[in-house]
Amino acid sequence: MANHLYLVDGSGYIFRAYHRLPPLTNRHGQPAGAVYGFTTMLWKLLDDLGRADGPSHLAVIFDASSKTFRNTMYDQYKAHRPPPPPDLTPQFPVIRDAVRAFSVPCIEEEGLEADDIIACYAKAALAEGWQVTIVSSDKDLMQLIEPGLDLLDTMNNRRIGAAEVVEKFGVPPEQLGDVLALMGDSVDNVPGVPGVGAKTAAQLIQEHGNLENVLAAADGIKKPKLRQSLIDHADAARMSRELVRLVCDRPLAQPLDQLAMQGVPPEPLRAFLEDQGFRSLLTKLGGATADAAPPPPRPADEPAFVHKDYETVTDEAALDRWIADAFAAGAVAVDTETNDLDCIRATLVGISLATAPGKACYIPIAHGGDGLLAEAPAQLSRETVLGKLKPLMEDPSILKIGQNLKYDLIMFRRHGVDVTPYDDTMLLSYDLDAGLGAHGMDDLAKRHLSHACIEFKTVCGTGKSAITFDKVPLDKATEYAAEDADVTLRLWRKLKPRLGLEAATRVYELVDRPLVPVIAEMERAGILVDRAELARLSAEFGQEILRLEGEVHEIAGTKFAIGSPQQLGKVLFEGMGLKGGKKGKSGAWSTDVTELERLAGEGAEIARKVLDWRQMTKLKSTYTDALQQEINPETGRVHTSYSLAVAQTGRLSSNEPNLQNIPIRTEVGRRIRHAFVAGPGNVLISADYSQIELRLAAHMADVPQLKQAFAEGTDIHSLTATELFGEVNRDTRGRAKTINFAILYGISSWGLAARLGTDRADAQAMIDRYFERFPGINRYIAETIAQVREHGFVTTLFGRKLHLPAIKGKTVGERQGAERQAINAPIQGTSADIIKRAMVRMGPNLAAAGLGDVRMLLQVHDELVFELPEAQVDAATAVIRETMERAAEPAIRLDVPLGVEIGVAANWGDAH
DNA sequence: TGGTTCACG
DNA sequence: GACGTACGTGAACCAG
Repeated sequence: MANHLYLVDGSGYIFRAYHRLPPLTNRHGQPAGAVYGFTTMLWKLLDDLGRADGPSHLAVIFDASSKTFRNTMYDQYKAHRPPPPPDLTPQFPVIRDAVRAFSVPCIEEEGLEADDIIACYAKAALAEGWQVTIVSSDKDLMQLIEPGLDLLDTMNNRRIGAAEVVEKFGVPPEQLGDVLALMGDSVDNVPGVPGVGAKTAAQLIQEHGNLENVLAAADGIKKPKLRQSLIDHADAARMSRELVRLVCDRPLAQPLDQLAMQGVPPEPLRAFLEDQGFRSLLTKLGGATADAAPPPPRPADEPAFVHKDYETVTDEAALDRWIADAFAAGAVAVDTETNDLDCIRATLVGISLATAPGKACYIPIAHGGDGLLAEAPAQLSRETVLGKLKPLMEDPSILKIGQNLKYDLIMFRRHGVDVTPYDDTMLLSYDLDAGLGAHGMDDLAKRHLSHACIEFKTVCGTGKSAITFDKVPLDKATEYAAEDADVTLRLWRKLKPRLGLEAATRVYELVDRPLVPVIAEMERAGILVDRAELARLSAEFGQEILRLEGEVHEIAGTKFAIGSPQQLGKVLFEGMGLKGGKKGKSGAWSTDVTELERLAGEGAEIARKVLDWRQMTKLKSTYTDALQQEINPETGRVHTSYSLAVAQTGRLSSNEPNLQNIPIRTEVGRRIRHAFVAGPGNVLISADYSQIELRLAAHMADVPQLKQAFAEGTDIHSLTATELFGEVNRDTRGRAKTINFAILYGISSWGLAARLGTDRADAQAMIDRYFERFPGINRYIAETIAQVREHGFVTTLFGRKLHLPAIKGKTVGERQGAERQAINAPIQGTSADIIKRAMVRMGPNLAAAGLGDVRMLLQVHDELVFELPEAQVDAATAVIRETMERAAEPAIRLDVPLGVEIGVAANWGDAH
């Protein structure tokens, strides 16, 4: 096998590691985010040792100093580069230590840039007939690409060869230097030719072959501006050509042979990791103390899925054997089967375990006959099974692995079993791959194991003929249930090792994983709803709907289904001849609020009545009727279910019923909130973050005026109105508010115009003015879009990732949509991270204050709702406020305070 | 099942 | 100069 030399552009990588990780500190309190990022990157590369295209030789190259021969050539070279951030500088020497800790050569040379050193080693290796891979995405280094040499961009694991260069720059690598010379580089202050960008440069070089030919042919160029620029700046272009040319003929400081890799000895790596306190990496190294579980081995030849191997456990000896297996393995995948998706109402039917790939069992507990012919099969009792499993589930040295473990946690908790410690494959996937697909078990099995799980419906059927799981015969039940545990275990082995390498550990360990039992308890608690009050509202709304229906039919002169947008459109725009606006995809008239509001404004009485009718039917069917159905007969309360891995940005979502969209904006709707009440002797506390997303935008985009306004507590929309319009009144403040929100969502002049009711030019002028007054916002947007284009994902302040593959989509619309998501996701996602951190700390903080009776019931994105004995209101309010206001600390120090508004009342409506 | 509408942050 | 037109959700209802 030919030698394969990997040359890592250390300097380039330091900056990427620095920018993609939050400002972590090591156990000495020194900044270490870049060190950590760098270490994980190197680890990942070394993991590929021994693979066919993995490294046989490897070195990391750094810049020695900022002065090189290029400064002698041109004193302005890199002159405008800002100094590195102050918390990065002290990490430079530590990163060199990290490289040495891996027993990997670390090369730098006075007077040469890392790029030049890389070029020298690359050429020397190619001359020996070696393969070369340069780990970097620096465009200057792309000049070196030739057969046998490629670039590797580890951020997206993309290899860059000649084809990719042609795709990106329009010319092959050997002509890239000429293109770069014409373009110039504002970051390095390479002048280039003014007015010539990537497109023009590529075109010129394609046409004339090289820079000298372009300059020679300048006189004959048609476009007058371009011609003159080329003539005027010919010398600058020639100098730029020399600046971008890489030096590749210097003698090597270390002969190539010395770069050979022979694996990584555990020392001194362990000492380094321990010194830095990188616990997850220590765990990976093996034999560490941080985690209970052994590090998952690299999946080698895992057995294929063979269902007949799964065991049905129906006697105590077999169960004991499986439990012993789990103790020996140190980690066990667990899945519970029930007769209902609602885990508050459900009965436990069976439990499956997996201790190794392909090695899984199903323990039936409550399988009955089919209700007709078959008798209940012989099986262990629930008490026996749970009694034997409890020590395993609660053993601190055995890791329990689940897929959507929240469900199983609630099932076990209801039977007096606490599951700990645990991992959740759904959350692992969510924190690694958000934006790349769904995180359900079937999705994950397809994506990672190329395996199609047995579908639930093939076991239990669908629709009216569906049966519950306790009616499924044991052989079929075992195949299905044991497979779930098997798949879960295999997924964990794939996903868990990626956590540290892809910088997802912090979000997973500090935010999402510890949140699971917190949410489980909230769901179990539920909230009390006044059924009689809802029934009264239903009756009242029903009357109102009938009245409005009659009036609408009368005005229209015909009876029709008001709820059918199609019929309504025909009646309004064809029957009554009103002026219709837009049509939807299906060619039907649009009858949405904006259209009906427009008609009402033009004096169409029927439009107002249809709007009222819509509001009433919405409130009745979605809320007052439906909520009564959702009251659990056992507890008398409503138990929503929170999805932890659905929202792209890191938010929770609530379903069955959705308690995150209970009306509040209109007075009628608000009455529904009054039906959410505290139990006897208790009150509800509602605590919500005030303007959290705007505060985060002020911090992340670094806008001095906004930060000051939040610090001083001045009204933020008035401040914006002053900046934009020079005066504050109801009109300007309202417009400023709209613009402030538009910014958070990724603005377009068209959209803003539609919302402000002005024309596009007017809206554009306002946007320009906003950017002029708050240049930080403009910069944030530009940097965010650049980041997502380069790396394919964006991150929150806490490092949560959202992948946006649509940024490379086919249509402009698709790409712009991804840009807007990219602008919004870091802000919305950071807000989600913050409230999740508050929720994780809330229980311990309340308990420490002796407030164990305070129960957290609901989360509505920026609001938490609690129920507590009235006597504890003052003490609880203080703890809740403190916990929420300090939730970002110590990981992130925000430049703005987080404001929390708190209300107390007997019902949710009045607690605001 | 997809489209439309509308409740929330 | 064309593109499509504010971010993130869940639920009800209609129509095919």
